[in-house]
Amino acid sequence: MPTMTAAQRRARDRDLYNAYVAECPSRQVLDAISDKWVTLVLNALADGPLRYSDLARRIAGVSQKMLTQTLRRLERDGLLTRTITPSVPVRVDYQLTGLGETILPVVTAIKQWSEAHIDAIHAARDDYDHGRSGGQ
Amino acid sequence: MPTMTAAQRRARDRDLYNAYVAECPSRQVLDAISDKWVTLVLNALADGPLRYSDLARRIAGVSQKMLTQTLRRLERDGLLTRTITPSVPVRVDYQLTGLGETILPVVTAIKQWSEAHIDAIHAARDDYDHGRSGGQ
DNA sequence: CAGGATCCTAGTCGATACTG
DNA sequence: CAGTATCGACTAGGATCCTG
Repeated sequence: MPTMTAAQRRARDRDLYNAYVAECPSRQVLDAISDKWVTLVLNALADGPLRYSDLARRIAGVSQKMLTQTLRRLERDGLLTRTITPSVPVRVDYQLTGLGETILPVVTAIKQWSEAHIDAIHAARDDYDHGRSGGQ
Repeated sequence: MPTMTAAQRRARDRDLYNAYVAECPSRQVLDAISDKWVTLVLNALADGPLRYSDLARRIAGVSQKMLTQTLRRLERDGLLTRTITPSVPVRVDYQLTGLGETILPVVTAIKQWSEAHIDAIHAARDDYDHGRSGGQ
């Protein structure tokens, strides 16, 4: 017996919807690569394998928490490998897998679209911001 | 004399870096389309223009706050247009612009890569999760 | 050198209530 | 119908300290 009306209905709809969305491969991948640091790490490793500290230096502003977290996620997704060399000071190398390399074109596609249309976006924003009428 | 050493140095480095990153077109676009609702709105409007309430119904689980926020952002970026018809109950139509339509292939590219490799990712995750040796 | 554990802040998102 | 405004829950992310 439903005390619920619109509110709970929407809540349930949302749950169902989220479940559906969570299944969607595009969403999952989008979640994966949309991360701020993921693309940066991917690009950094595009040139070849790097050590942890090299990555940290290369990406500069990243906290080690985020770097480690990002690397772990990418490793988990099979996009890169983590190789530990138990030398005196431990050495860890990260490198893209074959799968990891196949995603580079996608990132490139995004980059190309971006570079092609970013000015249009900026223009649109500019136009939108100090908007219409007679403002200056 | 500066009390700061490594800490503040890194903070400044990060600021500089963030400023640089903020300039990057790819980053900006990635930020724009990586949003949970953006792709959904984009896809919903791919079929043609829709009214606000239609969008709300179509996307189902979205709160009107998020929907409005997403629509405003996309309008600001020039990806869609907002047309107000001052009828008795106000009517507002949203529709993709030419620019908005050009980004659909990019989303499609992501979707295709996703569908092609999502099983590999799942396998990698599965492999990574109950991980190593012979454990299960 | 590489990273785990903690604490804490700032931005995100949803629910609710109200407006034109 | 199509929003705006506000509040509170949640969480991502950064700083710091500590370990193997």
